[in-house]
Amino acid sequence: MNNYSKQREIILNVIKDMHTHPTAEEIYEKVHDVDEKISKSTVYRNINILVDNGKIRKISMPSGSDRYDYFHKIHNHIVCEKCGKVFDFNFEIPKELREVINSQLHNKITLTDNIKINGICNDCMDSSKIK
Amino acid sequence: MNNYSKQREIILNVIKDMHTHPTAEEIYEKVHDVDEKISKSTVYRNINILVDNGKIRKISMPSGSDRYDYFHKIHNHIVCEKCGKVFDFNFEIPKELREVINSQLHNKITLTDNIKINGICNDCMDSSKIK
DNA sequence: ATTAAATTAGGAATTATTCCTAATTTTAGA
DNA sequence: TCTAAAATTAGGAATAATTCCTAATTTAAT
Repeated sequence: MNNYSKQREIILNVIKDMHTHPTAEEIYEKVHDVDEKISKSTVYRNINILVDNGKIRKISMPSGSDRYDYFHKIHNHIVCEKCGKVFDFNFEIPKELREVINSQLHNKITLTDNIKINGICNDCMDSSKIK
Repeated sequence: MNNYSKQREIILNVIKDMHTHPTAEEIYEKVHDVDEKISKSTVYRNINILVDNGKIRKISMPSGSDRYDYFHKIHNHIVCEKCGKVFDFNFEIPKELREVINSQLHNKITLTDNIKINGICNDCMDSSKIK
């Protein structure tokens, strides 16, 4: 199979169990709890492999470390532009939007059902009002 | 007004004239052509200020440096997950999607009309077939 | 079993970005 | 216009996240 090292299996399972959109560092900490021999470079390397294999998704952040997410089911992310908090939402790109995009881009790209929408969360909205 | 330093004005104009989704480094290089006295820290600092002011947008990249874009008109981005190429497309979040999101998130976040959709561009798709 | 390929730990190196400081520029008010 | 306060700058040091390097080990394939 694809995950033939003990380390990779542990790393994948840790990510599978975390529902908090963890950073690589946070994943490393959990992995370390399971097996303290696993090095940080192994965690980073395997995270990248798992992203390439489509087992997990990377959420690029406007600032700070990127976050990762096990692909439990189709869902997408909304990220607060100010604090980076990540929210899940369920939405599949509808045919019409897919067609709009394909015609605008002359079919130059194949969508991967991975959408990130930005916003400003209520907490950040409130604190900017105070200023 | 908001842009009261000569440097910030030059930086904004440089970004305005670039239609290539440049990195901070690429912006710095152009700025340096205009005025070689402007330092890299000034470019980075002002890029962040311009993003905060909503004059330009940051496009968080899956790998490599983030990219920036002058906000000429409402548009959004599709990013190739493999090579990072950025494509523009014109699309405003339709009411229905906005409502779906708001109800799912219990109005916890205000959308900022800034969407990133991932995909795999034809070049990367072709080269992965060869493998 | 044997060999080749893949993976690992650990730490060094890299890269992008932010931070620091003293000097300069800009702004706002009298 | 003059002056004081606030904002900004250049330049380089510091930071933080991630990737790279290497020899040793593990896994896979025959």
